[in-house]
Amino acid sequence: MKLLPHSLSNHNCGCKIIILVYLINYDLNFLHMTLIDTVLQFQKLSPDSLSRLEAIIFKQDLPKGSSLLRIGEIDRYFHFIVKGSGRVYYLKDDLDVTDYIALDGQFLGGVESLFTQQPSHKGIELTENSILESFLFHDFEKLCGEIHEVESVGRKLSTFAFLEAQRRIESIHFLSAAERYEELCLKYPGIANRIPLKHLASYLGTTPVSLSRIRGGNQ
Amino acid sequence: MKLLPHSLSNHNCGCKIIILVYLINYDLNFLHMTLIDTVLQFQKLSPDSLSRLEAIIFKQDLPKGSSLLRIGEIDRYFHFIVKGSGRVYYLKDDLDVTDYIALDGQFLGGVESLFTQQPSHKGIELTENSILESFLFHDFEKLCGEIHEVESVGRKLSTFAFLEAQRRIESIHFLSAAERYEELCLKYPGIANRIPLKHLASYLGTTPVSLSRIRGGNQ
DNA sequence: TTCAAAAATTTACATATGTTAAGAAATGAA
DNA sequence: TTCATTTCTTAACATATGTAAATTTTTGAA
Repeated sequence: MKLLPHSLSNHNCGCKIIILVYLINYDLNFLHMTLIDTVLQFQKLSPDSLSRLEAIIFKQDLPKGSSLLRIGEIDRYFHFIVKGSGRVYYLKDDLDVTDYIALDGQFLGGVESLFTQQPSHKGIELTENSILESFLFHDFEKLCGEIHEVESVGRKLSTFAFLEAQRRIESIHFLSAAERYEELCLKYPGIANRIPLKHLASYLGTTPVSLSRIRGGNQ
Repeated sequence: MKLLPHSLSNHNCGCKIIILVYLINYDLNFLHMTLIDTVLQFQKLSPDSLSRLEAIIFKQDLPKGSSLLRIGEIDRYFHFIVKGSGRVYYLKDDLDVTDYIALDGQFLGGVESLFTQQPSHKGIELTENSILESFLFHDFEKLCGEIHEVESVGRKLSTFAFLEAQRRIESIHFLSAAERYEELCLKYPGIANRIPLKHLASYLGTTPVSLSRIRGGNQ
C-alpha cells in the first residue's frame, strides 16, 4: 500500500525547504475562505441578509491550545476556522478521545450541546494558532426566525453536515484503519504534519501504535 | 455480560403466546406515530401549513421485500415508516452491506441521492410488510421555499438527523460490537426478532458469526 | 405437513489490532 | 544550546474478530 509522506524530517537541504514553506503559507493567507464565502456556496443571499449575518460574526485570533468549550459547560458559540485547526474531544475512562477534527474552512462546535443546550460531555481546543469567525448560536437562530433565506441556508448547512456524518459512518464502518488514514490524507493534504498522530489515531478509531505501524508501511 | 432475549423459539405453550402477540399488535395499530405527529414534536405549525404538508403526503401499504430505491436510480421520494421496517444497503465487493435500518416512527430515504440528486449507490428495501407515508422530496423543498415555518421544521429535522448520525459515529467508534448490539436492543426493543441477524451484524459493523457469538454469551 | 432453501450457529483456524513496555525522536522552555 | 517532557516508533505478546466449512435451525412454498 502506498501512503502519502507525513514528515519532512528526512530532508538534508533544510534552508531552501523552509523558505519554500514560508512562501506557501504567505500566499494561503489570501486564499483562505471566510464563513460568508462558505455560506454563499450554498445559497445566494440578499445584501440585507448578508449584512445582518455579518453583524453577528466576530473574528478571533487565538493561540494553539486555547479552549473553546470545557467539558460540563453549555456551548453557546459556533466557530468557523478561517485558518488553523481544532478538535472536539472527550474522556472515556480517563482517556482523551478525539471525536472530531476541523481544519481551515470548516465549522467547529460542540454540536450536541449547542443544539440541545445541555451541558457538554465534550471539550473543544485549538490544535494550532488559529483565526476564527465565531457567532452566538442563539443570534443565528434568531436570524433564522426573522429571515427566511437565512433559515434556508441553515437547513442546507445542517443537511450538508448530516451527509458528511453519513460519509464518516461509512468510512469508519467499512474501511480498514489503513484505508481510513489514506482517505484522510487525500481529503486533507498536510493534515499528518499538522495534527499529532495520537489525535489522528483516536479520530480514526485506532491506536497510536497501530497508526504508527500503518505509517511505517508494515501490515 | 447480560443480553436481551432475541427469540421466542424456546416457548412450549405456543398457542397462548401467539394470541398475546396478536393483541399487542392490534393495540399498536392505534398507537403508531404518523409523519405529521413526528413533525409536530419539533415545531407547532399553522393549520394552513399543516394542510399544505398533508397534501403532499400519500400513504402506501407495501409487502415485505418491496424495493423503494434501486441501486443506480436517483431517489425522489422520502418515506416515513408508520408501521414496519426497511433497510438501506449497498454492495461492497458483491457483498450485501446494511448501511441503515429504520423501524416504525422513523424516516427512510436514500439521503445522499435524495439531497444531491445523483444516482444512488445504495438501495432501499422493506424488511417487513409496512405502512408508509411518502412524499416527493421536491414537493417538500418547494413547500420549504414557500412557507417559512416549514423550512424551519426542515432545518430542525436535518439538525436532528445530524445529531443522530453523530451519536452513531460515537457508537461505532468507541463501543465494542457486543456493546453496540446491547445498545441497539435497548433502543429498539424487539428489533432482534424483526430484522435478520445478518442485516443487524452488517449494520453494527460486524459479521453474522461474531454477532452469533455475542448473542450466545460467549466472549 | 413436507421438504428444499435460507439463515443461524458452532468449530477451528488465521490475522489484524490492541496492550504493554522500552527506546528513539521531536518539541518547547529555560 | 541544553535538557526535561512529550510524542512517536518498534517489538513482543495477548486477544478480539474475521474466514471457511460443517451442522443445526428456521422459513416459506408446494
